[in-house]
Amino acid sequence: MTTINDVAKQAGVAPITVSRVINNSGYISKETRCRVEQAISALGYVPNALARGLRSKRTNTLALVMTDITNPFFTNIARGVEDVASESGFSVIYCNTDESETEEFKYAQILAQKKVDGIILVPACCQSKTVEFLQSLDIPVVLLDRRIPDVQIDTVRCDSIAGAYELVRILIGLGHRRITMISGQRGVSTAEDRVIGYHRAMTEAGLEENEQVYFGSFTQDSGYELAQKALASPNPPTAFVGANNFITIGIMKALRNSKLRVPEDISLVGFDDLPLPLFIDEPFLTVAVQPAYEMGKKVAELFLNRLVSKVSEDCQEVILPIEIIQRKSSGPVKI
Amino acid sequence: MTTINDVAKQAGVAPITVSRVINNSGYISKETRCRVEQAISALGYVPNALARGLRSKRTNTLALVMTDITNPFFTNIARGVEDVASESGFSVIYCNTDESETEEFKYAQILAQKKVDGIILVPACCQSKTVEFLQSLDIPVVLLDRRIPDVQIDTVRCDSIAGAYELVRILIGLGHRRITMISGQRGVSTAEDRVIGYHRAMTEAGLEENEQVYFGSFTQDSGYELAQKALASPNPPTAFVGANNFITIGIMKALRNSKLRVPEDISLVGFDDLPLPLFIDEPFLTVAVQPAYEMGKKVAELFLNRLVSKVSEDCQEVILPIEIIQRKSSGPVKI
DNA sequence: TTATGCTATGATAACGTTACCATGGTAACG
DNA sequence: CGTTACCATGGTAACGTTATCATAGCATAA
Repeated sequence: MTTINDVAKQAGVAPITVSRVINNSGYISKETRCRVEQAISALGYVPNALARGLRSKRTNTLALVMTDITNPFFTNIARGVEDVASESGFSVIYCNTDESETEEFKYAQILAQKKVDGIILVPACCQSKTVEFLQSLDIPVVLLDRRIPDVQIDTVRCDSIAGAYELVRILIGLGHRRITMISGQRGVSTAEDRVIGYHRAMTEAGLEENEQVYFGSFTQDSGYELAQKALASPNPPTAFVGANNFITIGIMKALRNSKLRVPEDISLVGFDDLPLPLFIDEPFLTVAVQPAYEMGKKVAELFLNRLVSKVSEDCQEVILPIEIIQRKSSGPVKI
Repeated sequence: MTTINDVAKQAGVAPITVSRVINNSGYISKETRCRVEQAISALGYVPNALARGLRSKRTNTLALVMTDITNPFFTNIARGVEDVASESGFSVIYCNTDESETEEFKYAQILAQKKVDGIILVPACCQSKTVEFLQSLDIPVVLLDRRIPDVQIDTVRCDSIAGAYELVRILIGLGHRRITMISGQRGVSTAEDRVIGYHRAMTEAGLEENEQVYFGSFTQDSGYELAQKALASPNPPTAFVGANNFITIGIMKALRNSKLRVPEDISLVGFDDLPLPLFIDEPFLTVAVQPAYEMGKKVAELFLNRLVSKVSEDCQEVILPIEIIQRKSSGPVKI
């Protein structure tokens, strides 16, 4: 394998000079740079990132730890992160925890070993074990999409409470009274907050007694099952709110199963858009859309600024706006 | 930061002994191991993977370079790869090339620098530049999903020709004569092979004259546009074949646009399933399904075996079976 | 008894790079 | 003409780990 020494010999300079050329640091005369560059391409030299990182204590690598890599919401975030990071010469490692705290901690350990420069974390639960572990090792972490209580940490997310509130307001405005909320895992801030927003809207309209909330997980299957349960309850809802895109699809499945037409027989709204044309008359779902790509960009920018400037100002909580898109899936209540 | 030396001091042993404990190598007495383990957890020691890799020339890391991380087909593959790899103590780095040869080469360089132990590559095109670059650096590579001509290299893929042939046979069996194939990028083996399979079935049935083939890219937009074009042609088809899931969705969109009902007015079949309930009557599409998860597992197994045994036997080409699932989207031709 | 093999541990050096400090030349300034 | 500042380059050591070789005790075999 060719090393920096081989290149140095070939170019008739010291290894450190080659290093300067590669890193664009220090002073280098034009001719020397040229000779070195020729030697590099002649020998097909590829710098060893392990040695570089070991010595310099920087790897130019970020990690993005997310809970579900199959959800377009997160892959869009990933795109945003990557675009910003690669512009600054950082590469990104993607990790998928499948909403498991254990997996999350396993990745934290691996990433700590690999000495990534920082970690963007979508926490799988509300516990701070992972964050504390990383912070104890002085590895910068920022949270994305979800809060964790009682931890000093930068966070980029959307206002789930407001988003859910708006969605439910729309339904109430259409005359719905029995509205069922199907949410994600208990303890996950987005799942909890969206229920809070729901609760707020219901209370405000004097509908506390009609509240029906299910916690499950952010998956199609969970949404399906809980919707089935809700439909089988003594006083079934006239409208559903899904706490994310997969749950909403699960609900949709359940509605079809029961031969309920949307929006004629029942209304359905949810969080997060899907890039696929799901139904005959697309676009169809009334949704609260989080700006996933921008979230990714924003969190990467914030993070890289922190890494570069090293100023440890107070923690920031960046809250991006949610857009409500009203489409056909929400209609007036059936009398 | 705590190093192996700190641990060694704390435990009253030599650093190399700590190394043996961590790596489960060599001989260690029970008491020593115990003392070392206590020291490790007391100090919160995390091994430095950079130093390890630098010295040992192994990073226990694979890279999976794919062309579209937003496609469930590839994320399922990723799951398979990850499951097998992590069982063997390997971690996986995911890279997304967006079908761009330039991006692919950029990643190859980064991964070479990072000294990953091997790369699983879904090539963005039929050129062998990336592969040759990696092989020249002695970095093991295997191809996944797509072939590249004239290169000695392990490959795991499905028989696209046969899959497309079967799909078209179904349509012909239903009485269709004017069948349009909408494929992906020219030069990508899956795009080409699926056209070959189509061509074979058409020829066999004496329908060469009715052949209509479009090359584009494996995206929804491309599928949509080309389907529009096909529908606007003088003799529009009675059935479409989409060369992957996104193309098929794009075609579906175009059909809706033209108020064509599937399968009453026109038939639609395609490659690769989608995990989402796309239409009112799910499951709906007649498809040729590639076993994505198994492909990922298989390629990881093959690869890890190669890495461990180091035997450089002849290259293997593993071809996994495609399953044809006949559903509602293919119907008899309208008279 | 000596030889052999297994167990348990350690000393030393090396992996490939860059941080840090040093050196010398040349131009500009007062 | 001495001082200062900038430009260009290099020497040395260190980052944290493990490969390699060495040592020594002890049990078993010949």
